[in-house]
Formats: sequence, structure tokens, C-alpha cells
Amino acid sequence: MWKLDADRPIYMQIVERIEKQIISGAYGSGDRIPSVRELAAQAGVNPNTMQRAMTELERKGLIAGHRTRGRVVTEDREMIEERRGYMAKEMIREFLWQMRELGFDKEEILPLLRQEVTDDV
Amino acid sequence: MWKLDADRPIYMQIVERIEKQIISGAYGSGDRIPSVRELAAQAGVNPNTMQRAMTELERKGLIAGHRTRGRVVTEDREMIEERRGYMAKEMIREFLWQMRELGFDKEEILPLLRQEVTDDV
DNA sequence: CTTATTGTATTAAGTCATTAATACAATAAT
DNA sequence: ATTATTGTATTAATGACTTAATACAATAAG
Repeated sequence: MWKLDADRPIYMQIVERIEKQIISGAYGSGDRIPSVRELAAQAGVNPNTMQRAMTELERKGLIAGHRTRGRVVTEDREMIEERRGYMAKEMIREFLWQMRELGFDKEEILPLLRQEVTDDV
Repeated sequence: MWKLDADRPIYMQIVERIEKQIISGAYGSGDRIPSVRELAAQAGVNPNTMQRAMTELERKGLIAGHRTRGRVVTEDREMIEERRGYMAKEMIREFLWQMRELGFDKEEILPLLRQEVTDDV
């Protein structure tokens, strides 16, 4: 059973989870992805929901599949690397934006972060 | 019309928006909050939805209101400050976690962030 | 006292995500 | 050829969020 919350659509959370696994290399290029039924069982969701997530991942070009061979992670490593950089940049910008919305100044943020990093997590 | 997306419940997004305004001081302690009807018109949502957001903000103790005088931001400045610190810490941890999920090492993150900060946004 | 403002409650309808239960289609494995 | 696996499609039911349209209650303001 995967950790999913009720705040956002489950299929979206699944898409993001698997996308991150692909980007980080947990799923490598060409790796086979478990069947819809198996993933659904693992995640503890309905097969229809998992199917929807798969369709979305295919639309994004992250995975591809033929009829009965199941699905595999795209061989386009460059695209994955691009996506990794893009997501990191977006994440950083979003983080900085959120912190400024809380009233934190640019200069305050780095020290706070450095402390959290050295404290380890 | 406020910037709201369809991914998550609107009332939650409103709660977060106003909570941030309180925490950052855009709404100060004791400040009066516009009426449900007025806020709903501003945001472009149904009054019921805005009402729900208000109820949630009251539950959190961020605002309080009596019958026909409307609502005001809590006078408990200490609580607001605590909440600001807590949210910042959570935000930082979440950010670091997400970056690690993308496969970024602790050491890589700070330089990336420093660059984004100095480039300004 | 009367009126306007504000919070609150109610009922109904529509949309969307999710679950559930099946069924069918294509193909790899035997 | 037969069977099992996998992807895909369909239909129905449920629940949550949202909009809509009102109505009522309390009280500040006149």
C-alpha cells in the first residue's frame, strides 16, 4: 500500500511518484514496469485508477508499451535528463516563492536551509 | 478573481492563501476580514465555499468572529509567529525531500539554490 | 424601533474521482 | 492450437466539492 493522501486525485499522485522514480533512476531506461493489475494491488487502488495513471505517463512520453508485453521506461535518456533539470528548477522556484509568501527574505532562506541540511534529516 | 486551480479543493486553497497572508503580516493581528459575501465576490467563488474556508480558519484559531461584526485576525501574535516558524520548517523539509527523490544529493542542492537566489526571480 | 449587514443553515443539482465488476482483444508462452 | 497474461473498454454506484438559490438569526447603525 503506497502512501497516498486524499487531498489530491490519487492517479495524479501515482503519476508523480512513478515519474520521480524514472527521473531518479530507480526505474532505469528500458526497465519493464509491472502490469496494471500488479501495480494496482501493490498500491492498494483500483485497477482503473492505475490504468489512468499509466495512460498519463504514456502521454508524457515517459513510458511506452505494446499490447501484451507490458510497459517499459522510455529509452530516451536525454529526455529524462532534461525533465530532471526542469523539475528541479521548478521545485526550487516554487520553494523560494512559498518562503517569500511566508514573509521570509531572500537572505534568510539560505542560512535556514544550510542548517537543516547539516542537521541532516 | 483569485488564482485558483482545479487540482485541489478550492476551499483548501483559500484557507492556505489567507493563512499565508496572516502569517506574513499582510493581514495584521486584529485586522478585520471582509465579509463572506465580499470575499466570495472577490475570489469569484460561491459564498458557501468561502464560508467553508472561514470555518476552517476559525477552527485553526487564526481568525475569530462574533455575530454581525464580521471576523478579525487573532490577537495571539505568539501563535502566529510559532506557526510561521513551523510552516517554514515543514516547507524546507518537504523541499529537501522532494529534491532527494529526484536524485539530487545534499551537497548539490545548496549551490543550485544559491544560483537561483542570486539570479533573482 | 427599523433597517442593513453579517454569519449561518438548508436543499438541490452538477461534476469529477474513485471503486467495483466484468468483458473483450492481442499476443507471448506452452 | 490452447492458455495465460496484459492492456483496454464499459457500465454503474458512491462520495466529495462546488455552485445555486434561498431563508433565517443576531446585532450594529440609523
